[in-house]
Amino acid sequence: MAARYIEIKNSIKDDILSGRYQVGEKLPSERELAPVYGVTRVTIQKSMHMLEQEGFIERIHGKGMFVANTLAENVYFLNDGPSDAFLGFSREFGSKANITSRLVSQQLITAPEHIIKALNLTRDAQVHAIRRVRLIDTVPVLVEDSWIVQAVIPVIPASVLDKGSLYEYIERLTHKKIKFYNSVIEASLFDETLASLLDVAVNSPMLKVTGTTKLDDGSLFNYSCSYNRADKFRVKNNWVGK
Amino acid sequence: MAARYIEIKNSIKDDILSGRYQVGEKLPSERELAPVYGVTRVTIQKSMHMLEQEGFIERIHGKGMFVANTLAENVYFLNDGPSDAFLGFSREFGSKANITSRLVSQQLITAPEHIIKALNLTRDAQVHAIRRVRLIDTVPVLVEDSWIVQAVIPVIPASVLDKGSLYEYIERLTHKKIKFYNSVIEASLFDETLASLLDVAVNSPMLKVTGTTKLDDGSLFNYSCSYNRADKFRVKNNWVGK
DNA sequence: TAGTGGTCTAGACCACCTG
DNA sequence: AGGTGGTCTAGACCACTAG
Repeated sequence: MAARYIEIKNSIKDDILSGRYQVGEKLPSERELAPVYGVTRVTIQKSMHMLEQEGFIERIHGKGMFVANTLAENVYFLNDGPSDAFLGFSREFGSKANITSRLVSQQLITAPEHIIKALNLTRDAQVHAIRRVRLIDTVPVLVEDSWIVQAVIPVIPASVLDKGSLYEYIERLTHKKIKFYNSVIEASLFDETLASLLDVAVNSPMLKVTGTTKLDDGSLFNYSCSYNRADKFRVKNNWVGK
Repeated sequence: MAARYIEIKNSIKDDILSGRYQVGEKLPSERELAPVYGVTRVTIQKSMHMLEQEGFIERIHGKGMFVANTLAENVYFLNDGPSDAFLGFSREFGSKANITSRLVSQQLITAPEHIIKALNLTRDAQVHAIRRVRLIDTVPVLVEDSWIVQAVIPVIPASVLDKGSLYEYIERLTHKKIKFYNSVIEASLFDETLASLLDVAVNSPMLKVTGTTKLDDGSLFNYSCSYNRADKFRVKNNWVGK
């Protein structure tokens, strides 16, 4: 049972995506929307601020709220999609494109130095080291490396890695929500290994996203690094001034 | 006069940056902080949610709020810094490094097709086309192209472009706040022209940020594109799950 | 002046975590 | 059980925009 303001946000987002509100159209005011949904203005405001941050509407003080003109191109936005956060590839794009995975390698290893540091592990901690290729409509678009702490997730079936969502598996297994994807975005180039996995030229541009994931009890359990084809992926920003 | 929750956010951020709160330390609870600042819990919550999104603290339901371990490296974060938004280079980094600018070119031209489209201009609109190189401690790190609508900003003194902050000039001139920097991040490669301006190798990796800027009355007035050395810049993300 | 979003209060109940 | 953050109410005043 999601919070009311999430439900309202999604309801209005659907109204926008389905065209019931046209681009540029003025939305009803907060004071009009509140009684429609049976909540107070503060709750409506929380919904609308989220919609603004997600880029669907624009709020202008003294004028009102307006449907933003959302750009539609032939690229994918890493932080777009139906969910409320950036929590993994399958979950983001599963609904709008035909996503498949190919498991490249899976090993249980002693955590390497940079993983120990990133996840605050002890020196002999064991981690699942996983490399997968993700494809959209049979076209390989990114490589994702994951290092998952074995103490938290004992086993990971290959079937999950080969087509399912790793994050959904983990949430089902632990009965906890995945909470953080505190990540860093940078640009780099594809080396020989990665380029061959994606069938692109060596030294072609890459959008690299690294980050850690926690369960909602605060336990760090995953460090991941995704190597995305720069011609396929962008990141949308909605840093709102003020 | 900033809003109270902004003041409180900055006050606590200062406490973190100055080390009065140690990394990992538990912060006072919302119910403790509220009377300290003479506000209600809702106001404290707004401050703390901002601090969370900016990556300074972590909130854990039922446990408390904790100072996040902020990574310090030899790179700059495009969305780091003291301000509340990503509103231009000078403003972000001016306080922590020696920033200079070099004006490469400035012309008043008829808006090219992609600018007309991005800014919803009429076909014969005039724009200032500006290219600047930015340097940190005399090292060139990025090229920024700006297209600014002449109807909104009639003249732009070369002195502003050569060392001042263009955005501050515009806010002073218009007596309005700059409101949106709705941007898109992608990876690309430096071509000959840009590489020579930054003294890097052709085809070295680039973090490209494009976006538009509005005044707070909603008027689009600027399209900009910055070409950032990938070895110098990252973008921090704080997509918080839930 | 009327309507809009922006901020804030005082209080309530819920969900979660720890002892 | 007691403390924490998460959500929500009902109402107020302010700042901004428009006719």
